[in-house]
Amino acid sequence: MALTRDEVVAKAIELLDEDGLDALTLRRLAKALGVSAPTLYWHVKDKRQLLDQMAECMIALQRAKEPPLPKDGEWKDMIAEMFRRQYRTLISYRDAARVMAGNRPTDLGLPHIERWLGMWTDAGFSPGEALTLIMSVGNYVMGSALEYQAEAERARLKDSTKRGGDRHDPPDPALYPNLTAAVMQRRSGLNDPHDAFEAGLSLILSGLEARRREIVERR
Amino acid sequence: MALTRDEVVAKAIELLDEDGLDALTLRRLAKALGVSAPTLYWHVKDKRQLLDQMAECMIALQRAKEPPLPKDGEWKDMIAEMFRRQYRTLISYRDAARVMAGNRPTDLGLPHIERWLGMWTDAGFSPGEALTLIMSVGNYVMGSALEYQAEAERARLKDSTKRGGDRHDPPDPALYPNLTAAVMQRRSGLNDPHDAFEAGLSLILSGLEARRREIVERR
DNA sequence: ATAGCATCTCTAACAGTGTTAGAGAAAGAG
DNA sequence: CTCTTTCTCTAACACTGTTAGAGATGCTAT
Repeated sequence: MALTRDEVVAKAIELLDEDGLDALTLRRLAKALGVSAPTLYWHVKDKRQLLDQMAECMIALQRAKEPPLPKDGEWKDMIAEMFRRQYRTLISYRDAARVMAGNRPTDLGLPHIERWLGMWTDAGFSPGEALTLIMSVGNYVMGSALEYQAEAERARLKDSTKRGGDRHDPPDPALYPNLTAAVMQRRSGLNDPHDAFEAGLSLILSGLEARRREIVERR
Repeated sequence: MALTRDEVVAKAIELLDEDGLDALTLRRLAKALGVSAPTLYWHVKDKRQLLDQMAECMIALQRAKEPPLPKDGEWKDMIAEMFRRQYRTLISYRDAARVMAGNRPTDLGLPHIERWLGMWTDAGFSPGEALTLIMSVGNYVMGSALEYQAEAERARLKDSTKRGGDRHDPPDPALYPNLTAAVMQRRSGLNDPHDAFEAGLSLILSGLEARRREIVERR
């Protein structure tokens, strides 16, 4: 039975999740499929295109996992949930954020964007401002996901070389009083790695709320 | 006269700015310096280390260009200005954001962070929350810079192949009413590419202001 | 001056990458 | 049973970062 492009993409995602993006090479992928490297070029034009397909597929898989949004929710909750889902998608597989960051914008997400814009206009935002803010906050989500996964990779590296040990040697309290206070304070809390994302998101949501109030009062 | 590491780094930055990160190869850099490729390995341990040095140097260069911050400013203005400077640094050279994103955190920025934390604690934030928010908003800045430069690269590519032409064919107004309205609306304004950054930033600042009010009222 | 030594640069090569050319199997259609 | 489309192969190219190890170069001390 012949190899399918979907199989190639699926195996690529599997390999990505196991060994990371840097280890995802065409020869390795071919070997994992029991096939020779140039064979992949019949199913896929480029490595870039393969990564695009992978991104698309990962988005679809993640979307299938999430329950449908309640249509009658409060606007703030819905928008927050949308951004959280976007974030979860970006970190749903190892190095997925890097894959999707390099992804050029496709026309495939248009229906999704259209629906999303609807939420914003229902909340009172103009389509133009909504689009700007969606992309802008999207940059926040992407940046957070990239940083989270970059940190995960760094941890993996340190973990494989020197077991245990020097995770961020504490700074000199005399030279850096604020910094030491900060890391002490953060170490006492359990410090979920997604705290930073939620902190920034609630900032943004609060700003969004203020902006909306400004809009609805001005008419 | 012998080659210096600083010369290597400087030339690398020059090459980066001219041809982009993907074209910055050790052999090319060596040729630009009139030297052979392995020679670079005497001055620099890795390519990764070279990129780190480049990042550090670009930060220093940009910092030298900016006037010193007024010490008695309003907290909100100062924090906003700091983030804008961070953003400007990230886009001060072609692909600089990508270089600095891959950069592992060095202990060299500690004094800078310490001073910055001072601004936040002066404004009323606790050191722990300040650090979290600095990193979180930092992710926003990085995401915005990455996206801006990625778009610039895409434009460069399209520009070199097909002169003029298809910049984002407008969507079908029947299928996507919100989207069409949005792009129409944004096309009428002059649409500075940094608008999105400023929009998101003002959102964040507004959220920051609300959060601060919450803090100072609770004592 | 000359020997020694650290500094700097070279050529040759390795293992790996994405990618192309073009020769062949496999399999369904007439 | 041939023809043609579909799929896979081997061989190779032009790159990449990186290492080994042989030479220049120039300062320093005898």
